[in-house]
Amino acid sequence: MMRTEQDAGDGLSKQRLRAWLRILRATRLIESELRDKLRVGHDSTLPRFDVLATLARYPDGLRMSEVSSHLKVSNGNVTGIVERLVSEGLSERVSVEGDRRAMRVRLTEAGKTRFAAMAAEHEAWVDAILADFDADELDTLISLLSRVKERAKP
Amino acid sequence: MMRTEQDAGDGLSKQRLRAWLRILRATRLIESELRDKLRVGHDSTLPRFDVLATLARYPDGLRMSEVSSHLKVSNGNVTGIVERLVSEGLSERVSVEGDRRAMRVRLTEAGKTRFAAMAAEHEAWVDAILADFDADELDTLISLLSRVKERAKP
DNA sequence: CGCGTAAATTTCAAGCCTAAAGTTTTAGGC
DNA sequence: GCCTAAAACTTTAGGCTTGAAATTTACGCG
Repeated sequence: MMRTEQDAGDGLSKQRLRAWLRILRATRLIESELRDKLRVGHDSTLPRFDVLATLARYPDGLRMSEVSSHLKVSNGNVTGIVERLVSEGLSERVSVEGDRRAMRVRLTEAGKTRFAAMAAEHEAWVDAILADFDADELDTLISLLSRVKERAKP
Repeated sequence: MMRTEQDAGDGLSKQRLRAWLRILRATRLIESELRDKLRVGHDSTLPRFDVLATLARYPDGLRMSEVSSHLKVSNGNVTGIVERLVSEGLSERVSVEGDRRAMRVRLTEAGKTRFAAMAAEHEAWVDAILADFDADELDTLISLLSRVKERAKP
């Protein structure tokens, strides 16, 4: 019986590669659209939005390191983004009682207001981009992608 | 009858948002691992690898603008990356006969050799990261994600 | 107490990335 | 043959991102 590409031992490996490239492409497309809309509609950026969204979920604020671990980005990165948010008046740093190394970041009132406006539109944009996916398909997608886990470093 | 979150009109919208966040998280995880391995094992980066991979598929080379449209990144971006690849001796620019505006980029022999080594490992890394997905699941993932399309700008 | 180590963050250098503006060359219309 | 518009790139300014080094503070242990 003939051995097709599909059932060949490394056909699966190639297919995993294709899957990864698809994931990557979907991300690029969606990010690019969201970035455009944030820039045009709110004079803002995706990284700033991501940080605002994280802070919005924690009214008491978060430590710098908590923000970076939530977003899976580096520490130094968050420093810069928060700096810009502070200079825009959207977030503020407060020192942590009892640990003078740490900083807690939280939204200002202006930040909450601004984020609320952005978030509503953001949800609508994503809704439109993924409009032709129904609930079942979304479930499938979510449960499959949830199985992509962080791997321990050797 | 009670209206649950799932069938509520905006439950679907929230679910699309969750799906997008999952896609994003999966991408970040995979990119982060691949970046690490490329840096440690080949002293290179993901963007460079992406460009090399694109060039590798076209023995005669590609125009700058073709590279950027393949990778869905901006024109100016490619200029910089190719510049570094050229300075590393992995790619070269040749002028296009009959159009003095255009440039064709292609791999050098060193570039081909270097890429071949990277590509084999890269495929193995991705294979390992997505190891617990079988062919059916990968098919599902690929076909779902393929439906995320570029949307016309207003 | 004093010392070494770990933790929280910032700083730094290098690279990636985009949008917008600028350069050079080509192509089409009159 | 010009003139204008478009095309192919590059340049630039600003921001994002990382990994590594530096700083400051906390903590455990002898």
